[in-house]
Amino acid sequence: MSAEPTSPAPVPNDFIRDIVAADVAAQRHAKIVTRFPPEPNGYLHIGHAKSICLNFGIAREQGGMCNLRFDDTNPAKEEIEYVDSITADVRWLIAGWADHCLGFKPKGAHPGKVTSNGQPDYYLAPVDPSGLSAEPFYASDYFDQLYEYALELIRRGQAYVCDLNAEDTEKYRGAPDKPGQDSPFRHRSVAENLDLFQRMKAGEFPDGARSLRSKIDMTSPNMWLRDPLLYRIRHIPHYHAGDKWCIYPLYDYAHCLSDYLEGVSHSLCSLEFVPHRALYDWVLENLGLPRPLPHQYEFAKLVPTYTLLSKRNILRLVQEKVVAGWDDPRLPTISGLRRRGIPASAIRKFVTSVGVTTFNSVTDIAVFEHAVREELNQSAARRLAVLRPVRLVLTNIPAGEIVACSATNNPQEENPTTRPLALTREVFIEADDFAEVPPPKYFRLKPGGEVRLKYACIIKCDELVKDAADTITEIRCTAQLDTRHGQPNADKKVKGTIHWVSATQCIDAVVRLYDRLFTVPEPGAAEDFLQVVNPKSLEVVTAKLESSLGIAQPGERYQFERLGYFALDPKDSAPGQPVFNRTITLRDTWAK
RNA sequence: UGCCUGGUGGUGUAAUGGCAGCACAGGCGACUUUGACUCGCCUAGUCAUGGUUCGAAUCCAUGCCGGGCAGCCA
Repeated sequence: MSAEPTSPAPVPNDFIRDIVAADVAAQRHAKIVTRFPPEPNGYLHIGHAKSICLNFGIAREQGGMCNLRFDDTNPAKEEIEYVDSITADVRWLIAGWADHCLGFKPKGAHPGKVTSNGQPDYYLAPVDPSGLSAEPFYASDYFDQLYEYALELIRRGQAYVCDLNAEDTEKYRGAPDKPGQDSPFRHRSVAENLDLFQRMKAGEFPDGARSLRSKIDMTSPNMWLRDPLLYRIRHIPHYHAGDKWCIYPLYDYAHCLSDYLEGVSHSLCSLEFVPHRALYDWVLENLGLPRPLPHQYEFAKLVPTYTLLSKRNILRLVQEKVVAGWDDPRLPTISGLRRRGIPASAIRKFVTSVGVTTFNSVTDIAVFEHAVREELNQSAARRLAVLRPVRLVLTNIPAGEIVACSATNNPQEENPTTRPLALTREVFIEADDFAEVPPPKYFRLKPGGEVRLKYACIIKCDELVKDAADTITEIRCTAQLDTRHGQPNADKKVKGTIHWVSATQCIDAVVRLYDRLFTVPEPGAAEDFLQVVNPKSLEVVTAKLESSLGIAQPGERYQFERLGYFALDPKDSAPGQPVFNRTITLRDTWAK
């Protein structure tokens, strides 16, 4: 290894970063501020990770901030449980990478009244997220300001209270290829609109009886400009705002203003919001706001093969008990991936490698798997474990004798350390590593054949012991102890090297072998995705592990040599009863 | 038969009028006390047709194909 310093990770380049760079060069904003705005109505998944890495990535590259903001304007769907899981997932995903860019606000703070360019204004700046007195941003903390802005829109003649019910509103809206018609309530006076809207807020009307609408253009070819609703009446309490409100703003109205209140410069979202951009700009521009306005830019969602991403579909998998919960290691949720042992760095590497474009793409899950293996190969400590044990007796080693061996912990390290390993008369080897009738080019153990026990010595297969059912119960071999490391015949070559575990110096563990949840690349395209669930997505075995694994801790990653990467399950493991999850197999060109 | 948006190897992505490159996947080989890692080589692409230009993936036109848009969801 050369002594030159490791080159810094290449800064990704994409069309959004180009725009940000141009805005920085033109000094259009005092500071670059992005935001990650989940609705707390479900768990985060790998698709969100793309947005998180883009938003936080831009913030850290530009010395800016990325606010975590809960887009919680629909009290019917949101819960505090999701706030907690999302916050934890975001923190985990950016830990050690962009912690310093995480924008939180002072606990309980609401946008303060300030003066910008000589005009009254509202602003809420991010603070250090590490203190106890900091919390994520909530759109629901802006309900007061949003209400004030709505009154202003009414005063400006740009919004009106509409008495049409949902069904009639839809009829008046027309269709994509058919212009809509003006609501009969479109021309109410400012005074009447003000009065009605205040009474909506006061709770005088039942759910759905009236709404506040923007006054734009019912004949616009863009459906989202046909007087979209700004507020609806919902007599239900809000998990964060309490029972103060019975009118709640809609996304298009609340989002752009939330961005503005926080001083967001670049508001990044997915492609389905392209038609909404005109509305985003309309609200901001028609309010005559004094500070530089945020702008919305859209990019394509991440769609990996062999996975299902929508909250609705994941929820169904949970409810139908196809998986054990939102954090089931087979799920693409952040909490599932974490539990499976995937490092956050691998997720970041993956989403960065797929790029950011406006092309509706499908990403081969193999790209993800490659990123995971690359990270784990670098960092995971190697250990020996046998998943499907077969007893092997080394007839020339006396019972009770221990042949001391030494194993490398991680060959990828510059100065690899070692650990002691005990070779004994009886060991376990992998059932797959012995074949009584070997296929062509089989490198492993066969009758009369030789193979190396990794970190120990070469052995020769002398005889097989079978039971009445003709099943092999024991393989009897001779150990060539002079082929151990440091011994005269250490350099002797054999074609195969297999892993093993001493039968007396080992521990038992439950090992869960996970595989893809679906059998087809695009389960979402199937008539019913439950029909294409992989029946072998989980296999549970009782394995034999080298005894040093007895002190494994959650969060540590191991490579079980020749098998794959494994991590202790943080939920189901108990003292003395470890449960390991297989994060991913090693690449296996022989199996193909 | 409306509007918006997109189309580069199998997949993803770069080239911003000037040598079509990279990654993943696939194939072959070298190395190997992990059939891993690493290394080398190979396969394979600009949706189509015209036009502008010394020169087009890039600009223009037409066509073809895909995605999105009619929640008081986000």
